[in-house]
This record gives sequence, structure tokens and C-alpha cells, in this order.
Amino acid sequence: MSELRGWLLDLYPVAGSGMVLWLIGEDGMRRRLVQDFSAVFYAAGAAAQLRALWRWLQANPVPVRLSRTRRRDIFQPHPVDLMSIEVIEGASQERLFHEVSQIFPSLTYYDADIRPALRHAAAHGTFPLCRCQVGLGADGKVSRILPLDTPWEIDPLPPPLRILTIQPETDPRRGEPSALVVRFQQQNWRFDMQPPRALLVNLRAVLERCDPDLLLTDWGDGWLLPRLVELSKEGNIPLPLNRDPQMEIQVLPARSYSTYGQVIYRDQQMLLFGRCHIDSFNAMLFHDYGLSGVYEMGRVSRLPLQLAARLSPGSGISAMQIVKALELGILVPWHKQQAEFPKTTWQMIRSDQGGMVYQPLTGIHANVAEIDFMSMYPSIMVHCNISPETTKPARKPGEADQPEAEEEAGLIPQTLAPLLEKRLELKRRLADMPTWDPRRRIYKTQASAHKWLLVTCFGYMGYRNARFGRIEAHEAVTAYGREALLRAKEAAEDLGFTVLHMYVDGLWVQRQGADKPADFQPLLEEITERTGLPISLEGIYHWVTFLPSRQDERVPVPNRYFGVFQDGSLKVRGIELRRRDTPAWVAETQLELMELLAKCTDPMQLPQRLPAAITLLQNRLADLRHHRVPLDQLVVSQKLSRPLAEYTSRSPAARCAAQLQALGRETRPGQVMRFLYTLGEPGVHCWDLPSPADPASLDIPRYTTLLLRAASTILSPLGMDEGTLRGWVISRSGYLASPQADPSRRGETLPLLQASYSIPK
DNA sequence: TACAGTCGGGG
DNA sequence: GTGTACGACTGTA
Repeated sequence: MSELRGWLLDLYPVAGSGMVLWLIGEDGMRRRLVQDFSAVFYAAGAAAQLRALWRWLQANPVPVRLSRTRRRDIFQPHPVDLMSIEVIEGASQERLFHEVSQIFPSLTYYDADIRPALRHAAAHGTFPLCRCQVGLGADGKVSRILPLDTPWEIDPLPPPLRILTIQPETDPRRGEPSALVVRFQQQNWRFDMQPPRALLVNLRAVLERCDPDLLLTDWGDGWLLPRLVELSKEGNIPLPLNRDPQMEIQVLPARSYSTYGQVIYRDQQMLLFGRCHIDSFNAMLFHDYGLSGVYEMGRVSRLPLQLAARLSPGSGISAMQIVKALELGILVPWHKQQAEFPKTTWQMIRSDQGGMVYQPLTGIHANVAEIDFMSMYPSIMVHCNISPETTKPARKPGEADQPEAEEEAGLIPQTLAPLLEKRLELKRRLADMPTWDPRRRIYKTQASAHKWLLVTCFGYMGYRNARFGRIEAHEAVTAYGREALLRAKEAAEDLGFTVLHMYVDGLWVQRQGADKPADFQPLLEEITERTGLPISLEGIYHWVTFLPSRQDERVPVPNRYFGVFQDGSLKVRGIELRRRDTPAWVAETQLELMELLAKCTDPMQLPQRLPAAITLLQNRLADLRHHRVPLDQLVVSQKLSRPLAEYTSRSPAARCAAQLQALGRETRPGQVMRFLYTLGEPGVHCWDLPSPADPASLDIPRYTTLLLRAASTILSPLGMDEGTLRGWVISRSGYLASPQADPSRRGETLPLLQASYSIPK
């Protein structure tokens, strides 16, 4: 018997061995350990069917232990009688269950389709990068594994990961790259793709010498690793991408799926064994989190790092619920993928009640505080103990906040509570941490990873295919959310504030003489008192402007606004800058305009910035006309929403896809098309074509309009609508003009424009 | 002018 | 193999 200490990098079942665990030892050694692994699943149903299943399993060569038991199904009022099937060789469970479900389709199954890593997490308290102590038996197998920390640790001892980075020198979407750039610690290499033999030999040497734990790539899933594997096979030169020589790289195919009201395209995935491959361009939100966010996702969701890096948030929260259910002995329903049926009218009416949305007072407002409920929906689920099993179907709005005193916390609140608590603790620490502290960045990425999990937990509960979903629970949450916002509004008005706007989980309030955090503190306390939910001061704006609709300027729109906080930072929602399909040149200019205005802390002085704004726009447009704007700054990205043939009118993205298809390059729904607007037909030039765009064909009038439109969004509160702005920036002849440059306009000054203010005296 | 197509949100 | 529904806005026919 010997003991090891270290960090758990990865684990997976292997037929014939059990669970393989990769441990990074405190001594720096990387060890492949093996642990016995059995997997239990359950069947319930008619006695005759269960007897038949029992006989079938006993005659089947896969060794199992069978018994009878009872357990709780949260969707049933009483514990369920079950047949327990323990598959001795856990690696065979998936295949055995598949067969059983085909032969006995009328039985109900539980705990049947659970990832082995989650079973291990529930049984041993393990998780990716968990620091642990491992006991080895005389046979060399793991006899005991003892976690030394939990996913809720704020400052875990960081695992000493060895990271190898491989990037193609150019974007593979725009043509075959000719070289790879490879980095490890302080070392850099550049390897030509040709000849393949030299490339493979060099890479092999690097892999063997560095023996990385993490392979971090650009385009590794869709291009790099598939290409390397192909070259390695063709040239018959083995490349040890896997650390575990007994395993083959696992390829998960590309897919398009529909979620969140839109189509998502996921590229294929290349999963390694014994080390983790993370493609920073295929990892969901990698650019938001960075690596430390991926580690955090893995730790709290318990999903292996390679999966955590690419997971869509729904699967993260689902994994957490499954582990919690296993820990509590609650049955995990089999996740049958149901066909999506269109919702009935009745369901449409029911789901109609979403978050509270208010009409803001348009115009420019000074000294406004924005206060937001912190993780509102998850906080409600915990505060009101809302879970599929605790929710009574006919609960009315306003009644949801009275949990029965003795009611035990439900599955969802128990899953969320530690996550919420950790997030609050991170926020508390961030609040009084100096800006230079290097831990800030880590805490921030952790908190934003949690944010995702928390936000999606709510949406997921209303999702018909969720294992622990229940529409009534979903509705109870939104009902309480609306109620809480209304109570917050009452509290604000009782304390003498004017409520300018409310949006789902935040409100904007103003009061004469209130301009520092302490002025709003009593309101925060009063709201928490009245709602039971934590709320915080997002910030105090020097000024903020809520924009009206472009279609009809009399109509305010709830989520188009921008403003400057007292710390100088900008907050922007809903406008061009925030849209993925706005070219960088337009977005950057719009941001510059806002920064120009942000120099004014007193909104009454904003009109004084107009001449500078107009000069800026004239300069940008002169850049455009004289082809001084780099073409990549003008690229527009749009997503394909459907197969090309299904378009009735071809969007620019569809026409871009047609250009790719003409060259035999397949496109799929959800894929992002990148293109330039060009003159004539078809009006776009695909950015990822081998032939570069001719700068002379650039649709300059179109880009001019895009820029002026974005600029008018920013300047319209000062009375500058798009037409007026165009007149000031461009003369009738189409050339850039200004009163200074155009003799006929010399002496003209900006007219007095009607700006709309609401400033408390 | 009507309608088809794309986007945001939370950070 | 996992988020809903909807309104704002733009471009096309």
C-alpha cells in the first residue's frame, strides 16, 4: 500500500481495466492509474417485464449484480420500486443499457445515461484538477481516492500544468497555412507544413520532450489535428498526440443545432486521452473566460476539461444537477431526446409571461444609479426553494415567496446554493481588492463562468428536454421576478426616488442631490428587506441616455441605451457596437464617438462636443474613400440560419455562402459567413475566398450609410438625426464638406439643436 | 410597403 | 447531447 498526492487531470473508463485516472503528482510525475469502476442503473415497470429483464441479464455474458431497491423519483409522490443493475465492468454499461432499452422498451430507466466522470464525481467527490490523495493497493490499483479540496475553494493550489500551444501561422479558413507556430514555456518553434515528414518528426520530438498536459490550439478541432492525423497516417510516421498509447483520438462529428432562438454550428471535436486538447476558437466563450475560466467550469460542473471547455452552458448546469441527484440518492431520469413539436396555443399563452420590461424615459439623464439584483433568477430559486419537486402547479404570483418553514431544500436550490455563495464571495473579495492585485483577473473569469451557469439554470428549467425541467417551476420564477421588481420600484418611490427605467433584474433611479454610493445604500437595504433577494449598486452614471425606436422616435425601446459611470467606464446595450454583424470600423468609430462624449461629466456640455464628433466622422469617411481602411476592418459577419436552398430571399450571408459553394466548399446552418459589401451583383464578396477582393469594388456608399447610422445612434439624443448628420458631414455633391472647407458654407455654425434632458435640480 | 432574415441578453 | 420568445432593425422583393 502506497500513497500519492497530486492533481487529477483526467479520467475515463477503458474496457477491461476499469477507470483510468491521470494524476499529476506533487513530485512532477505524470501517472496513469487504474481504479475498479462499476456502474449502476435502474429499471422500473410491470413485474412480468422486470422478471423477463432479470432472466435476460442473467443469461447475458456481461457480468452484473442484480437486486431490488426503492428510491425517489422527484416527479413521483412516493418512492419507486426498482430493479438495480450493477454492471461490474462500468465501461460496458453504456452498451449494455442501449441493448436493454431496445429489447425492453416499455420499462422506465434511471441513472442509465450518465457520463462515467460524473459517476466518479458523485461517488468520490472528485472533479477535474482536484487536488487529492490516492492510495494504491498491492496490485498497483487505486484502492482509495481522497479529495483534498472542493470545487467551492476560492484559492485552490494551482496545478502545475504543462501547456503546449500550436497555432497555424495564418487563418485556415482563408486557405491552407504554410507553417505552424509552436510554443512551450519560453521556447518557440516555427515548423513548415511542407515537407510533412520534417513537420511530423519535429512535432513528435516536441511532444516527447515537453510531454504537455494541455494542448492548446487555434483551429485544432476543425483543421490542425485532423490534418496532422491525416499526414501522420499517409507518411506512416506516428505522432503521440494522445498520452495514453492504448487509446485512439476520439472524433466527435460537427453538428448544427437550434437553441436560444437561433442555429448554432459546432465544429467537430478532437478529444485526446491522457492530456487535454482545447481549441481556443472552438471552445465556447473561451475568449470570455480564458484558461482559468475553463478550469473553473470543469471544477464546478465536474465535467472533464476537454468537455468543459466546449460545453454549452445547459450541459454544465445539467451535469451539476446530475451529480447532486446522485449524491442525494435521487433518481436521474433517462434523457430521451424528444422530437420538438410546435407549442400549442395554450403553451404559448402560458410562456408569454417573461421578465418585467418597462418603457424608459428617453433622453439624457444625469446622476442616475443603476441597481441590479444579483443573479436574480437563481437567487429566487434558492430563496423560494423552487425546484421541480417543490413547485405546486397553481401557485399565483406573489405567493411563491412563502416557503413552508419545514420544507426541505429541493434539488435545484441545493445545486445552485454553493455556486451562488461562491460567486457572492468572489464579488465581495473583488470589491475591496486593489486594481493591481493579480488575483483580480482570475476572480473575474471565475465569476463570469459562474454567471453563465446560473443564468442558464433558469432557462434550462423551462426546457422540455431537460432532465429536471418543469414549466411550472420556470413560471414561478418569472412571476416572483416581476413581483420583486415591482416591490423594488415601490421601495424606491417610498424613499423619494424617481424610477426612470426597469429591465428584468435592474432599475435606474434618480433623486435630487443623490450622487454618491452612500445616497443609495438605504434603498438597497430596503429592497433586500422587501424582496429577500440580494441587490447591488451597478454604478452611478454621470449621464445615461435611453434611446427611442428608430422606426418611431416617440416610442422608447427598453434595451437600447448607453451612459458613462462615475469611474469613467461606459455601459452600452443594444446598439450597433454590440452587434456581431457590425464591421469593426463602424463599431470602433461608434465607440470613439462615445468616448468623445464621455469626456463630459456634465451632460449640459455634451452639445459642445458636436464639432469634434463631426470632424472625427469626416476623417473616418475620408479614410474610407481613399482606401486607407484595412479591408479586414470592413468585414461583416453574419450567421447562416438555414440550408442555402431554403432561403426565399437571399440574405447577404446566403449570397456569400453561394460563392463558397460555387467553389465546392460546403456550408452548414449556424456557420458564420464573413464578407465585404461590394458594388453591383451579388453585392458581397466572401472574405474566405482564395481570390482577394478588389478594393475598387468596395461599396463605399453602403459603408458610409452604416457609419452615419451608427453615429446618429450616439448623436441623436443631441438632436443630430441621420439626415442632419449626413448634411453636416457630406455636401450635396457627395464630397466631404465642412463649413471650413466649403467656401459657400463658410461662417455657418452648428444650429442650436434640441437635446432632451432630465436633470434633477 | 410587407415580409424575410439577423441579432441581442447576461458579462 | 440539450435555453424561450420576442421585439428592433435592416435589406429584399
